[in-house]
Amino acid sequence: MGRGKIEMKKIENISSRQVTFSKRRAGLFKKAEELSILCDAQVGVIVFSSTNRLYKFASSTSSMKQIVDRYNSCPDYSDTVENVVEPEMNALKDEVAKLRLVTGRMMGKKLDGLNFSELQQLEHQLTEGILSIKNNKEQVLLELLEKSNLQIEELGRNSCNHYPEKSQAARKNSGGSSTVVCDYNSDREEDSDTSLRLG
Amino acid sequence: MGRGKIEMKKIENISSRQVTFSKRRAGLFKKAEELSILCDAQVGVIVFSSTNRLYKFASSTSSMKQIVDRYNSCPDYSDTVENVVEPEMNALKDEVAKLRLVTGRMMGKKLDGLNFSELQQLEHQLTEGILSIKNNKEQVLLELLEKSNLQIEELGRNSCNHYPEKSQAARKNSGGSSTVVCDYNSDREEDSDTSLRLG
DNA sequence: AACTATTGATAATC
DNA sequence: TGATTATCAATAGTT
Repeated sequence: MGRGKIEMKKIENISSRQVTFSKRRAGLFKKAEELSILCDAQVGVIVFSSTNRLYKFASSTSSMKQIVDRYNSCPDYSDTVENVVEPEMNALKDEVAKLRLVTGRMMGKKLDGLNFSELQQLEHQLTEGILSIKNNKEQVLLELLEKSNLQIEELGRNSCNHYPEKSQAARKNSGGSSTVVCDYNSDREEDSDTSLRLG
Repeated sequence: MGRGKIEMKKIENISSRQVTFSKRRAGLFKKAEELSILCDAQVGVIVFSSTNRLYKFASSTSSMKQIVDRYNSCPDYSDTVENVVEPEMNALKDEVAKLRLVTGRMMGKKLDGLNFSELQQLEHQLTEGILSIKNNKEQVLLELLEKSNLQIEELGRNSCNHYPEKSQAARKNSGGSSTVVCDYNSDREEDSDTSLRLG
């Protein structure tokens, strides 16, 4: 309301901020008084300016001290832990919903409403993901192969050993190693799925 | 601002008062938030409805507790004794001015601006006052006369008395009695003047 | 709760 | 500052 509408953000020009502060403070106090009169309410307004000056309004029948005392004597559930935490909760819920949508899409669901470009982008993203996963698998396999080869080399040296218990244990480890590779592969597939799910 | 303007007094219809309370409370809180954002101010609003329910607003960066604490830690000169007494002072000053005008008029001054009817009324009032005063004077005189006559009667009986000291004392009182009448008269004139001055 | 005809608040200007 | 005025925003009454 004025010659033009203004953005709802801090007014950077100091003098015009001060002018607006004076006007709007007066307006706020007037509205507070009207509310108290029309609706028989007890109203208190406390304002600290950006220059740390105090301005206050208390509806005519009471002093600010009385209002603050009454406020303090009131159980104010809105400052309670649950309520302080609520915005955080809501933010988390929003994020969960968003992530569910993203993961759903990455699993080929909830694709309605996406245009060609968006689908192309999603496909590209997944393709890149798969490529990266394959590279990782390759890298891991190479490392496992190297370890296996080292073990084999060691076993080869140990075949001259005269302690069978130890060689048996080494053999068992070696055998386990190939199992690990299989397990690893299946694990990675699951991880791949997981990474697809969580994006 | 609405379909028509409304009187600035308590809305008697309960349901429309509640509706207005909700609307205006929301409006007040919005204004408070805008002030805090635009002017970088810390704003707190406390509202107790006529049904004793608490509603409050605190600008986003602070809780009401913080604002109230800051308010309490501020020297608030406007709740000081002088300021609480000020309205009373002003009311008294106003009354003094009004009474000075009235008494001045009753003493025949400050009559400018009074129309014929008002002057007539003033004159009538004063005439009635004088009449009442004269009646009172008459009544008092009658009572004094009666007392004097009783004293004279007593003195007549005491003229046979053989104790000169007592008779002397009685004579002195009797002589004083006539003086009292004179004193009384002058006192009453002063009272009459006073009653004219104070209306 | 919505909807508007109005009034009221105020941003820009002087 | 303070006053003015063109606009926008709040809201009183209505549905």
